[in-house]
Amino acid sequence: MFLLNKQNGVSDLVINRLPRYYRFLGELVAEGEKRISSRELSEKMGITASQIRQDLNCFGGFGQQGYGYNIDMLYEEIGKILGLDKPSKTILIGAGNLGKAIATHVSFNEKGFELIGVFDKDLSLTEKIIGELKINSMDKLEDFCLKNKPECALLCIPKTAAANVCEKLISLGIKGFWNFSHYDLSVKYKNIAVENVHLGDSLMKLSYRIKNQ
Amino acid sequence: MFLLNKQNGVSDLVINRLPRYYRFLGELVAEGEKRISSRELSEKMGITASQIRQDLNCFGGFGQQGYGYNIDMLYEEIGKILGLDKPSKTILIGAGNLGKAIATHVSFNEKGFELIGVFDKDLSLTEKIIGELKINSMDKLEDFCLKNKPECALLCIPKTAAANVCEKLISLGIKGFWNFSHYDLSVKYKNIAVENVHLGDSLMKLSYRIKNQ
DNA sequence: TAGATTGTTAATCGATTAACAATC
DNA sequence: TAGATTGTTAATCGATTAACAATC
Repeated sequence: MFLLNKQNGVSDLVINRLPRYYRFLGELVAEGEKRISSRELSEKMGITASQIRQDLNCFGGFGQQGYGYNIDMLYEEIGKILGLDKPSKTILIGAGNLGKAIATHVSFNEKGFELIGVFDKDLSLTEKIIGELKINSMDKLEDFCLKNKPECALLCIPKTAAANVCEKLISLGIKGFWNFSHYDLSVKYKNIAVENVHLGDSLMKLSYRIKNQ
Repeated sequence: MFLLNKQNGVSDLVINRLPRYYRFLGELVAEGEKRISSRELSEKMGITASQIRQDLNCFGGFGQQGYGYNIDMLYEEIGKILGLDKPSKTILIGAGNLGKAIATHVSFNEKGFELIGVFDKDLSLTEKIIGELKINSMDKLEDFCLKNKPECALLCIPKTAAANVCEKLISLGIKGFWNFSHYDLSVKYKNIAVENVHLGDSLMKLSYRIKNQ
């Protein structure tokens, strides 16, 4: 049989909830809890038990009737579904304020990624260190990609530079973008994995909510 | 009449799209464009014209039959809906790597906020400058809030510290949180405006998408 | 006036919730 | 076995898309 699970065509809304399940289960693992029912988990997370069972059953039957879910097992399974066990080689483009903070603040290795290179067009940054990586000038980008075959790029560059850089990166085989720039990648490139972190948009949403209770 | 618009009970999904409309319209304003139809805008944004018209009509009839929308006017109106013209006084809690980068990288003033104070429990940071603000120790927090009445807090602290800090901030009158911590505020506090920026969750979603095309 | 495009209603589609038979 | 809780089907709810009359 070709399909080993029901994963094909799982809704984005379900995928968006998986990391949150993973986080809550991780806490339970850390607390040494062994077992939880969908009802108990639903109360902790503030969602319905039905939704939890529906979501999980997109990927398989991880529970046991009359018992609930084994926490260690479920945590591990969701990690595998998210692909956290198969790190994607990643490069950071843009080592300014934000790029530097993201690169040093986020645990790439626990999240399914491995940061292997840093690039910035500002030559005054070249050779400086971020984490354990030397910043490279942009003219090293092509050779580096041909040699190391990164699959993912973390974009911390201004909108004005983004369009060209993305085109180049895609031609060099990048398949996914963690996009902090204000460039709307996915309008032009439909088959590329893009996760936008539009901090400005996020703030404006908050502004609306604060002003409308 | 009590309600001046149809705004009450607008779906979150609509609100989430408003900042993106605002961004695209802002570009058109900058390019000097004066007029656009829902169809033209839909092509630029990669969504349907129907959705644009439905979304906008949650707040009023901003268009004109046979003509389309006046770009300057629509841009301004969406800005007002988002409350960008009424800045919310905001404090930053946590002036580490990330807090510092966010505070200096994001244009609060254009997004409906005004950063008026910075706090960190690490006393070695006290009196250092972020942007134009001096970092304060946490024991100044209460007096500062009583005096300046901030409405919003930007949380860049570890999960372990977040629960206590949030409780305190809410008791001091904070109504909205831009939450970069991994603490799930909204489970406990239902009537507070929270915008989560869970960078780890975002990365895990990207991991899933890269590994599943 | 004729053409264009909105605002809005109706139809479709998808997601969430509820219910319950299966089963541990 | 009896009790609990899943996996899954059915019912409900809400969001998106399509269609079109209103109107600039």
